[in-house]
Amino acid sequence: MDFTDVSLVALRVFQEVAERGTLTSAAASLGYTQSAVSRQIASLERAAGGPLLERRRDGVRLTAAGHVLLRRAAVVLEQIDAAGRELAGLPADAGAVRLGWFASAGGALVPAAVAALRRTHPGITVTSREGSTPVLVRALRAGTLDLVVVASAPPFRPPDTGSPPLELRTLSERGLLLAVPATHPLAAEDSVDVADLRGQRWIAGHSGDDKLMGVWPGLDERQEIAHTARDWLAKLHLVAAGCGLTTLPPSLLPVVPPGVRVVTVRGGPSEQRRILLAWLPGKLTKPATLLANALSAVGPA
Amino acid sequence: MDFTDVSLVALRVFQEVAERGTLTSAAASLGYTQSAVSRQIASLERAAGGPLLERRRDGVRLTAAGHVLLRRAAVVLEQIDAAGRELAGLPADAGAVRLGWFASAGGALVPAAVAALRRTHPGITVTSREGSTPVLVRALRAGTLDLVVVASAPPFRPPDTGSPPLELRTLSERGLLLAVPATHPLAAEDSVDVADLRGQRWIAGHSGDDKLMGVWPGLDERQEIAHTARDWLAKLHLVAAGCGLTTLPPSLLPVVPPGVRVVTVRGGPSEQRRILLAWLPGKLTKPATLLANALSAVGPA
DNA sequence: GAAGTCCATGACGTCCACGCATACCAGACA
DNA sequence: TGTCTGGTATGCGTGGACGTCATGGACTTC
Repeated sequence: MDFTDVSLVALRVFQEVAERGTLTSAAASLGYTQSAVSRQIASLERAAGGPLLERRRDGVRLTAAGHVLLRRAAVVLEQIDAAGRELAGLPADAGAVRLGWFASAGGALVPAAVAALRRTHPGITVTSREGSTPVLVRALRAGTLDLVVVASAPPFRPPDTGSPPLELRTLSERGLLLAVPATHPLAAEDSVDVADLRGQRWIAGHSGDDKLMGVWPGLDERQEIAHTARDWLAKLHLVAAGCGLTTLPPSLLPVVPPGVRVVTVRGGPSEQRRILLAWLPGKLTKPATLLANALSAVGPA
Repeated sequence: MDFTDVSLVALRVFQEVAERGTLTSAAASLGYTQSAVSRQIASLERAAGGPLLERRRDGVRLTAAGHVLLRRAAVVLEQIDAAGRELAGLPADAGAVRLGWFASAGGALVPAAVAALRRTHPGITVTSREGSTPVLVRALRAGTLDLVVVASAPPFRPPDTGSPPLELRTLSERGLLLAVPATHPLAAEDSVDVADLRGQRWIAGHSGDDKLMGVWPGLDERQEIAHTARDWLAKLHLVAAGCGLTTLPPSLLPVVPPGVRVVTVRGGPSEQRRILLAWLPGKLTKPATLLANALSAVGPA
């Protein structure tokens, strides 16, 4: 089979696989069987004349050829969707941005920026989804998102090593904070010493690999994790209820509920956190630029 | 069926139909049955939610929706082809131009320009085909050609009324000429009077509608057509053999064979002929620009 | 009116892509 | 070492999509 008549569903499947990282989850997300996805990819690879995915233990990764195809496929599918909208009579929707953000940006940064943008440019419609950095970056490369907000910790490596390299803009860089119950002894001062953190009870997240997310970094491994919660609202109210401590990205400062005291930690290595804006070079539409500026404006606040 | 999973072959069929102007000839060109093409289009129209083609006596014409789709489809198919080349290891071929030209530009103008371009920019590969103005213009709009050379006669209407309007550049504007056998009485002078052309024997072309192509325009209908020939080489040698007269576009002056004398005609309405370069706005690649300049350089010669 | 153009459509056959079930492979863990 | 749990690949049967063939309808041309 020639490459000239691959099926569009195959391309869409491929895009989803590239974004998800496994055939199985792509299948689930598309409402297909894993077997169907496997076959689609196989047929695509036959058409392409070589492997597009590198099979690994925990899923798949794109080969060089895969990256090549993904870039083209994103354009193709975008054109098809645009054609569909246009033919349906909708006005080509040139004023849409698709934003991705990591969890703690959803508390204040993203809502504030979107609200500000709606005030200054009511014509722009922003859609967004939450996700982890790798998920968001893959979505960016797959052409499913236009702009993402991700976090970065020392040593501040770029969010991926793909090609072409992502365009980055630092929204803010501030020190990591500590959330303690207002009733806790450590809440007495504006600042606590890192030595005082040993032996505390912690509220951790469990977002993927980083099992110690929420525990102050650099402490030894034997910390007591009293609770785990993915949701910031839950975590903060667990803190307020005196159930333990947790780390707090500065971006959530404006939305800390009563009963929680936020302090800085002195001593120990630098625990700066950057919030980065990332996008694909050359793919920044006008609405996306405006949204990026709105995010920059509220970022340092 | 949703529009999101139309088949690429359907798009390719649609593109070919748009370019050919009839389902039947598109089918022939693609190696399909006319019925298959008819079904493909029907299914595309079902997916699009409305007619894409306006059925007329002599074929089909694009509706507004059809134009919308054609523009998108051209991008899609180009991306797919580019992906195919890239995956096959070919170097993305950024240095290619596809040129279209009307018959009499093939005698000297196109060969000279292509040769000049090859001298100055050996990296650019030009491919080209000959065709009538409507064929070339449709191919331009279908995304099959990047640049076309067409002729235009008074009152110099644009080559089509489509949207967006084509970008045009006039390569040259000169008066129509008359080719006469060197042995003919009219060959005595550099210039003959239009009144002397009555009652001559003519060598006409039969390219499509214009049955009188080759006969000096404005004469009454009752001219004797001694021979018809599509090919310029044949026409010119028929003239050299004394078989009759024919009109000659100035662009062929450099390649007139011995035995043929070229003269101007005085009296009668203006018979200027323009040679135009046309392309789709925004679609002029760098190699295409260079070819356009090369054509401009030899155009007035 | 006969012949030619065009496009549409009913009746079929073939093939492809799906789901299901299963096989396979590697790591985690008791 | 066996078993469980992620992953991906594949044999098999079925339904639908997409071809061809043949025919029909609308219209122009001779």
